[in-house]
Amino acid sequence: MNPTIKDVAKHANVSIATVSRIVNGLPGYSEETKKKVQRSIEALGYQPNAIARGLINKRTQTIGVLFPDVSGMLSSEVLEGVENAAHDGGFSVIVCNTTSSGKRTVKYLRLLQEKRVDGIIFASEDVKEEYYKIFQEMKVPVVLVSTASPKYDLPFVRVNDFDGAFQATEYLIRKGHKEIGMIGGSDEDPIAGVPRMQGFQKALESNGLSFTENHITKNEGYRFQNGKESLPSLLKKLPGMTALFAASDEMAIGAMSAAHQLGIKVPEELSIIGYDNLKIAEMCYPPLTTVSQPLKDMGQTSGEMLVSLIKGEQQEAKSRYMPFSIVERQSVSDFHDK
Amino acid sequence: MNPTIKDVAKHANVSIATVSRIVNGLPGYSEETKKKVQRSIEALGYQPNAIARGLINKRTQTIGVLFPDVSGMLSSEVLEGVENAAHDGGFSVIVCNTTSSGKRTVKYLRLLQEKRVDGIIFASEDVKEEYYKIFQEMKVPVVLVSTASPKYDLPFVRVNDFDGAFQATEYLIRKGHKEIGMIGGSDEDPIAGVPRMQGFQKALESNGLSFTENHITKNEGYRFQNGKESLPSLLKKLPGMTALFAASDEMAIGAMSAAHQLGIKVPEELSIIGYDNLKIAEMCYPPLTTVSQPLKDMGQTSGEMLVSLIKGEQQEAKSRYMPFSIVERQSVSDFHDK
DNA sequence: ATGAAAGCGCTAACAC
DNA sequence: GTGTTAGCGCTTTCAT
Repeated sequence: MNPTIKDVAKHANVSIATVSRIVNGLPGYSEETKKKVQRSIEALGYQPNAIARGLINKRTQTIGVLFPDVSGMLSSEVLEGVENAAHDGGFSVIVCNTTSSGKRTVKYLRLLQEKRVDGIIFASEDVKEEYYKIFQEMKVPVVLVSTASPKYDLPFVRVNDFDGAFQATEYLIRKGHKEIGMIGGSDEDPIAGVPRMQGFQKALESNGLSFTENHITKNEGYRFQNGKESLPSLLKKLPGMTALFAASDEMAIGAMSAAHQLGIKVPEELSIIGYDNLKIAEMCYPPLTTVSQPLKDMGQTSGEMLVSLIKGEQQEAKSRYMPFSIVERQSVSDFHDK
Repeated sequence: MNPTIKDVAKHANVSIATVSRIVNGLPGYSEETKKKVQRSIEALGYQPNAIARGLINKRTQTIGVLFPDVSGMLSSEVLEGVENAAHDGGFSVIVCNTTSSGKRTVKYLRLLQEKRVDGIIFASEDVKEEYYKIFQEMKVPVVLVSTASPKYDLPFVRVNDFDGAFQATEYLIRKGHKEIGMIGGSDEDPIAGVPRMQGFQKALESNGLSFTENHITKNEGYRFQNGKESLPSLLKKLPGMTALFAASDEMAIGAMSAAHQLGIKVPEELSIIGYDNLKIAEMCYPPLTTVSQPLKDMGQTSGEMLVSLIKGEQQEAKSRYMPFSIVERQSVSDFHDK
């Protein structure tokens, strides 16, 4: 067994109360006893038991983070930021991989409830009523990252997707492109799906370009395969297309891959702009021009927000729209030159 | 406050012991009281407190996982497997991002000790004496994944790197290449550095090919940039090179990127084989031929091993070498054709 | 400055 | 079949 506070007390010939005070830096003892106790702690290799502490303090110093896909490149970067902020604030983080399954999400939420985590970060998914009920039951702060909830009043940290998509599209327009297509998400997805498609449409219309159903190929997911499969169909619907906006970097790179196979040169014959700025964006060929979301920062910010909410430094956190920017690499060409 | 077992007992007019029995599925009560208690649990929305449980059982049902770089693509995939196995076994996982810093690692280890985790998974790094001492103090099972320890007797789950490198190199040789270079790691790295370089050297020598210092460019890291910067220097040392083996996929893709910039066609003029089989391997262009490590599986296996060690289903876990394979994509050409 | 003692919410003997 | 009780390791009054 590990030594307990009792053992230390005995070894130092003081009461456990005194040891507790010293360990926790509370006032109420002489310098001398402090020295003595510290020597005992050292000698026995005493480590306070966080479980016992948690039981009494009602604070576990741990938070839970839920991702639809922990191994996704987007999640990993966000996680890094969250973990960093949590650690700096004195918290540990329990990761939960929901695989976008409602059942699993609920299971995890219950688990986190039993484990008495002090707060929750919920990433990249829509907050269902079921989840929200549990949040309320748990009575712990929750912050959303890379998502938001129209229905429930929950603080979020994200990028304005409508604006991001709008600007990505305008960037293409400024480069002289007139026939622009989009590889988009789903109409069912209120987070990354709808707003990005709306931003795209609005940018076209605002610039006097026509927009039709044929300008977008929709997808259930945002993965490489989705992008790869979307290019041919988009090309069929929009034969004159000289540039495209993909709702995610993975999709953009999928489209790039399809283009290579079809013998279409990027960016000479087809310009592509992505969304996310994942690490792969600069690794692919040609390096991908894309809308950069500050993923790690978003994780960090949401982590800090949660920590400060837990510590009670603020009652209501104000949501944060994080700045995005367009990172110019080499997948978009200037159509004016042609 | 959340309702406690006491509240349930009162509400159901039974003792807390009875509630405890029912909640834990132990024998000793009539069907009738069970129904009654379950209704009370339902009515109050009672959730057992895992902290109180942990204090008494000396089991927290959580494990700690340490990664040098959580957001790395390798780590993320391993993490997914670990999390999955842990969850299936009834455990939660606390992630720790050590950033390869000894100080941070020790800090995390101490934290995990205070939190009384039931076991530890240590990934992709060398086990320093300092760490090992803490492992022993903690008296919890530890399993290594994607690494191993020559000095200490710790079970591991990994791929035989020497063999992987050997076969990757022989693959190139079978394709008719005779001037083969390598972008390697560091001599200081006993895990991924040395064995992969030795495997490379051995393959060359076993096949009657000469090996010199000039055949390898060494690196401190295994990242995209390292690979990108290594290609020019390797090319200078080995001008006739027609193929190269990179000690990681990131490096391979970095080399590919450099090749594109230098106007060297892959695989027509230069064949490249990587190591890892990350998700990006099939996303880049041309898709990367590489040595596939079953990353998610390795995580899963190490997680299962740890769980079974914790549950005491086995005393000493036997380490596992996981099978690897060469995934043929399009970055290697047959030199016989030329 | 220091100690005794009452819990935190639960499990596990041990009684009845 | 059910209840009583003694802790698990700690923090925190309240005395002294």
